Amino acid sequence: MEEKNKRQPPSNEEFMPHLAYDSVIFGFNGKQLKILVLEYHNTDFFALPGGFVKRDESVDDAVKRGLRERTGLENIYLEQFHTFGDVSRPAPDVMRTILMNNGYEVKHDYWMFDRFVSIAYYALINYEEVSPLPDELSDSINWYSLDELPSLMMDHQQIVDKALETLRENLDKKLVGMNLLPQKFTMKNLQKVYEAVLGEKLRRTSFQRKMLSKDILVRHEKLFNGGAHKAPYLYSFKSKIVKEPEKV
Amino acid sequence: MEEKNKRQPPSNEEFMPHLAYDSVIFGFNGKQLKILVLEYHNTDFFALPGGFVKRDESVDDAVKRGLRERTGLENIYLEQFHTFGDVSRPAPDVMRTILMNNGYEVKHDYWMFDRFVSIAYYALINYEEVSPLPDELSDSINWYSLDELPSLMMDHQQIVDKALETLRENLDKKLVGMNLLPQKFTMKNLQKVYEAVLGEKLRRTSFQRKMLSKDILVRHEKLFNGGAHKAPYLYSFKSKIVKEPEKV
DNA sequence: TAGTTATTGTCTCAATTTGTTACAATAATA
DNA sequence: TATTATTGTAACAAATTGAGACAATAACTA
Repeated sequence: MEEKNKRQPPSNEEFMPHLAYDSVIFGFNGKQLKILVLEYHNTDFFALPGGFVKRDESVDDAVKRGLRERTGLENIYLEQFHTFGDVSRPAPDVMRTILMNNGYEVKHDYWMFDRFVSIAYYALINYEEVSPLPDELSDSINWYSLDELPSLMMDHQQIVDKALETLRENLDKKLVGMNLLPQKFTMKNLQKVYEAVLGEKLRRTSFQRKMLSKDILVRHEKLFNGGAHKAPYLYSFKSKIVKEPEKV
Repeated sequence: MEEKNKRQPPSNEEFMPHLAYDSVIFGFNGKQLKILVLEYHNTDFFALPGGFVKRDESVDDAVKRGLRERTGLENIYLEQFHTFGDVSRPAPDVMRTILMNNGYEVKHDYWMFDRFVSIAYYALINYEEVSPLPDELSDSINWYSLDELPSLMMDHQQIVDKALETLRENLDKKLVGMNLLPQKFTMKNLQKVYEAVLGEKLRRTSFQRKMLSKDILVRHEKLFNGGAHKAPYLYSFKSKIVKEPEKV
């Protein structure tokens, strides 16, 4: 490639050393659960959107900042699920390749080559409302189905696995559907979310009865979607009573 | 007090800056759930057992090391449950008091006065097998019932609350009883553990039926404990099939 | 306009799980 | 041998969940 201007990378005066976050951003396209994966410039490295924590910023806020920059969304449902602290995590060679291929001039002992502990969060966003933006270091940021993920760098596949595991455990108690669907949705839409998260088919009648008995849904007008059949009702979540743990 | 020799505190070359752990160590005395709380020398500061992570050590291993030093136990059930990363966490004045009252000579910019993110774990240990040892900085380390905790420093009460919340959620799926009881126990012992964790009374017959139907217990000989009544069976967990997530 | 089709909402009954009560078995003691 | 407290399990009721049936109904077709 041609010579680029050598740029100065971020100084570690702004950020906490050894501390990073990674985010598993879930979206739902109506059929499948997907996550956002980015690809670094001029490398074959696929990674989760992550970043560093500023010295005067809480970890939660750092993650929110990263999500805002990449999705444009302000109010994102966020859940911290695990912190990855193995000594085998650091991959200075990977980091060096990424920075060098982005035209940065980095010293041998640059802070990003140190060991990092990563605090991992998952986010739930409305797939339709967002057009993800690649950051400065990335070529692209795209939705991938969980069963068609590219090979992810470092321990990011492990992070995805743990995120999905936690999402499944939280499915009933955290009203996951609310954050993956548009405000109004049919019972079938909601069932598809459950099926995508759990990875299994559910029985229609039992699911409907269970959801209606929970007293969390409000029924609205019918949706005439052009199908040659009875029109389904639209529902929304009886929100605002709900616990919203990690909103901006 | 009399003058002490000024000692040199640990250097930050050994440890990762800004990174700490705290542990909520649960034990069960047959009636109540208790946790270990330590008191620093010459202060009124009560705190959870915590520590720092060495540069060549995983976070898990750092926690295990701290537990080994304080309890003498090697194989401790450990579960990471949350990372606390608020900017309001750091309390340099508290840290300074602790170190100064321990006779350490510390500079104004000593690393322990920086901001710390704390990775929190809970541990389950067999109350009877352990005689906790205070560490170098502490006067004492003692068992406290959850409803009789002293006022804890910094955000440690919040950490305890979250630990208990997570323990409750994990009660059924992680075989908590196994790690809080001696190897052999009666059904009543097990029920007491459940009641202590959940903070509510359970119905004897339903509990017994539920536990026996799970296929996780092995029945042994009867326990003749001198009571003027039918002797209960002893049980142990059908272990080794069980997922053991965080053993040393 | 009446019949066709696919889907929806709800009902019913069966199967399973859980709540509750009852009761016989049994160690130690009087 | 009777008494007492507790244990293990059975029995029945209540609640929840599984599975199938069926009427209602949009849009389309004849």
